[in-house]
Amino acid sequence: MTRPDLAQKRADLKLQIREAAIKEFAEHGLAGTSTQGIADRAGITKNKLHYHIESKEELYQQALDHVLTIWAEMFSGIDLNQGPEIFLADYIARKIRFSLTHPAEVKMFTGEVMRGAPFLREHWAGSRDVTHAAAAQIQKWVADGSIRPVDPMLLQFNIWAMTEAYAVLGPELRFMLDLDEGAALDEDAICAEVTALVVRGLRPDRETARA
Amino acid sequence: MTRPDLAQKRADLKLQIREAAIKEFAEHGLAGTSTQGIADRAGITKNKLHYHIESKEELYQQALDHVLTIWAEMFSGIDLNQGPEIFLADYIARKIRFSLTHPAEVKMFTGEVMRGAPFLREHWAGSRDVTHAAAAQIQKWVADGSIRPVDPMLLQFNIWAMTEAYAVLGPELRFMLDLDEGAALDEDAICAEVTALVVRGLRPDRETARA
DNA sequence: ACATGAACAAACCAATTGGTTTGACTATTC
DNA sequence: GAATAGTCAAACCAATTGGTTTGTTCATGT
Repeated sequence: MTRPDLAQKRADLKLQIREAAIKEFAEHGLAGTSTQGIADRAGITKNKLHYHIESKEELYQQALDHVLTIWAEMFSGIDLNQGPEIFLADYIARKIRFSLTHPAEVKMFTGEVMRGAPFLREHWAGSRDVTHAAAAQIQKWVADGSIRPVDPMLLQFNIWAMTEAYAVLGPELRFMLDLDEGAALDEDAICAEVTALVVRGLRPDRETARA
Repeated sequence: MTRPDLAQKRADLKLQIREAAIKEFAEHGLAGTSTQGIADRAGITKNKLHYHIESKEELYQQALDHVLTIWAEMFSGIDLNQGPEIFLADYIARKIRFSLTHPAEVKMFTGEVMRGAPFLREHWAGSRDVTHAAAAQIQKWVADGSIRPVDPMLLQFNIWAMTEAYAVLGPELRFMLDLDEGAALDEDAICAEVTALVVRGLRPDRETARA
């Protein structure tokens, strides 16, 4: 009989709690979520939950941090120094994959933003830098004629909107497509559509020859 | 001294309550919103609120109905029998205008969808028909070569995603643009960007001449 | 003048909230 | 084998929840 390894067991429980918390927070927000609900979802008692966490707010903060962390990991190793087409296709594919594999995480994030991001603002300083760096790169592409002139911030925002919507508005899309609630969406088809829309939407007016 | 007209006063109060409710529900969802919070936001006591509504759920349902109604009104008189470019520009402009002028309404809707749309599903039967009708029209445009081949459902979904995001993710965009919380976004610029992305993203590969 | 019904405030209700205390049990350490 | 630290269930806590009851005020129709 394998020894469950105490530290491992505790880590497992923590993960279990966090997963349950993310799902509850995604559905009901911070205010609407009860610790009882999280405990139920995690399959433990409320007392046990409160023994392992400090407070509901703390758990919310931690869960949010975790979401941002794994979200960021999804983009490690992406290469900005490519042509816009390859980069955008890669970026969009990763964003969509994340939305489809981690819908609760994206929903929790979106809920936070919708409420004015009271717990998120501190984390956003870094994101803003990244976003502005990306904007600069986009400007370069505009300057060298590889894409048409665009507002680089709004372009990024539009891409976020489309890719994240496959998590946030998933129920609506599934309904329109006559799929049932848990049904998987066609990742390849979605990636193809979004990528095509963006890449073609950015083509310069006249295909000026690139060296 | 003008007579406030009793019926008018009551209608005013009802509107006041509904507006407060929409904002609260948008921020905290159904579960997370307290009737006390709605009352506070409306500037009345909780007792007074409960005198004028039947229950929190009922108020939620009514508010949701109202959102769908005024949203639908926003699209009255739109003409599908035009070329794709004109129609899409018009459609996108209306959607974005609604998101910018009614952010709380869009947020409330999005929150509902995010939770799996438990209160919305009945209303969606009609929307699905509209969506499929629009899909048919898009297919026609594809067939006559005025736009490239696309998945008509995913195209619509992507447009919803982008336009509604200007309400839902408004706080994020404002932060990235260094605007403060209440600041107005540039509607014309946004319309131009989104429309350009979509219209150009749908151009056929070779500009086959249209009669 | 008087009855009627709408509008509302004060007080109250059971249930649920996030969270704590107590005390038992269990595995590890010395 | 005793002390210790970790784990957790039962009971409990004050505060808040959605909602009701009670009684009062006030405009209106007769």
